[in-house]
Amino acid sequence: METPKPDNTAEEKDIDKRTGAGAVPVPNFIRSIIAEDMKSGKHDGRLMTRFPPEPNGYLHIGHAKSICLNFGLASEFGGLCNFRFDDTNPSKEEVEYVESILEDVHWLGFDWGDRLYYASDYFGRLYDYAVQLIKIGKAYVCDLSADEIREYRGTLTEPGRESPYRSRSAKENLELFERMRAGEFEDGSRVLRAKIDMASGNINMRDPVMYRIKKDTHHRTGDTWCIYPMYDFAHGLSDSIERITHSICTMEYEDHRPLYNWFLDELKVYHPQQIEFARLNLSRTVLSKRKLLKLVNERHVAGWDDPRMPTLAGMRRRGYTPAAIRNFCERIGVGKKESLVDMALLEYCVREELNKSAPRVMGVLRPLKVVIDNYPEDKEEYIEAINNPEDPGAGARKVPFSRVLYIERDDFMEDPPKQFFRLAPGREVRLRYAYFIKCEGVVKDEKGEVAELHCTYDPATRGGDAPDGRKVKATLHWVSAPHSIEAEVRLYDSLFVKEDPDDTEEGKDFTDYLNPKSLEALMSCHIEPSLKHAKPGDRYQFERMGYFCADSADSSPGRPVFNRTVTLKDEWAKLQKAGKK
RNA sequence: UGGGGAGUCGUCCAACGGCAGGACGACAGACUCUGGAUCUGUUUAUAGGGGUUCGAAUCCUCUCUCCCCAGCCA
Repeated sequence: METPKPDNTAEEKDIDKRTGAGAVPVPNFIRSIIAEDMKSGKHDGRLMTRFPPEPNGYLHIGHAKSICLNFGLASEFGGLCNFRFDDTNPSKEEVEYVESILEDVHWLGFDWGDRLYYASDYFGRLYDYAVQLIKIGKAYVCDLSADEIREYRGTLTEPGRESPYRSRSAKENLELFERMRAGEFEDGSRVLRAKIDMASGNINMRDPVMYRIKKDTHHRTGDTWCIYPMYDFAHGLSDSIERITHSICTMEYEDHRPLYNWFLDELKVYHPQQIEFARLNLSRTVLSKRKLLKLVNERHVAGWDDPRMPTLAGMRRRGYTPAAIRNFCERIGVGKKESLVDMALLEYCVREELNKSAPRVMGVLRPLKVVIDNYPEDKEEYIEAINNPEDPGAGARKVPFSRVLYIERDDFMEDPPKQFFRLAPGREVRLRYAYFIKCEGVVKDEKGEVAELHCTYDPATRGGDAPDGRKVKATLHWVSAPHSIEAEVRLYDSLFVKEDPDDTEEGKDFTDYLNPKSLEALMSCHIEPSLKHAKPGDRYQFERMGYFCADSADSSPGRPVFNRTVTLKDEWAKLQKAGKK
């Protein structure tokens, strides 16, 4: 006999497998572009992508889409994907974020080899590029204040005005820029701007800021620099330095592409192609670092890795597997239109995988005591139970049975409606793998609540089949009361009650749509004794209840804590819900 | 009212001038020692108007709707 082996090997065995079992690559426009470029030999048959997160928050499922795209496409076409931190703003970035991001991408199953880069590694070269632009008259130091720059920029419908500092000589600009770098000026007193077109319909082209003064300590370069490049200047050149072929980013950067191209063209350097796709939106959650940070800071959740969070850290703790997430990212496809993907698809993906891999186990979440009156008081026996009917290799285990059991409260109704198949007075059901039992009596407490059930069992049905061929309509999970161990089980529901919490009504904030019932902690569940050895991160199916994962933070050997990853599909719950309407 | 982008089943994605297809969801049935899984079936879509064409989701044109952009954020 084998004890059920938890599904804790997903992390290792999944590495380098791009998609989960059954995943078929879906055609998308980026894949087509790359396929054509590879065929035409556009970059000498080379493919180089990059994943460029800013270390100012934790990665979420939306980032997973980008990670899967960049790393996935690279491996699919025999190319490489660089890992690059876009760390050009010291006031927002922290090493804590760097570390979590590295861990999350690795956990998702991708490998960047020795190609871990930082935009801050390029600060020296970026400075030289800026000097070059000054020399050819394409950049200037501007003394306008932030407010003045905004004012000079014009509006969406009116052109901007040229800065009075726009015509400084290259010599003067060079000298001023050097002094900016030397720390001679206060934060915000001067910036370096590209000299493009203040009348452009594209506001990004109205002499955008390239460098600003920030006397902040950078998480990697410390106090070496007091001027920092802006995204538009740093990003394209970092791509160029790394000889990226396809720079894949989200739609909001589409307006920035002319500027991306401008810097590269003016400097006459290697020119990657920027391609934009629509970011992921998921129903009943939010996917913006700003909003997630707010949930954390305002204690609406317990932290970045709260199992209700759509962060990779939260989903990992919740019990999601890397393959399920990758499979999800493949199934949602890639397009350019804004969309809201139904959470049901994510749940489908994780059930699909866990159904095949998670060992089955019995756990009673809301216990109801059952006494088998005709079962000897001092007797105990061990009954064989299959570990995973979907996986013959998973073997079987022995589960203790005795006179006093717990079953799920929801599996008994004193006065059941017609559609209810489970236990009721006078009715016979099967205890999974064990015996048929029949309810003979109901004991109530002083409040009139059902406190315990008295049943009889049929010894001839041991194992779960009746020799006389009689049938029962339901099979219940159970645990032996004296043998079971107590556990805490945390049931999660969606974080928000609104399909799209970003779609806020007048005067409301997305936090107004938080689901007050997103977490329900059940403190005295009874689970079968084989779970005594469950380790943090181990995943199981509690039969008939759902998939559960031993919590990595709060579980201890004496007191296991399980997180419900996702429920099983539940016909009965659906009927009940329909009946209430 | 400036610039950019997008409109295909309830949802997401295909179809790139030639039978609008898949997945999820929903609904119905089969099977079942998990009301799970599995299997089968059903359902519903080209934003609108003109045009080109033997033939248009696809090309042209006008209109409508939605999203993004006025950080010294990325």
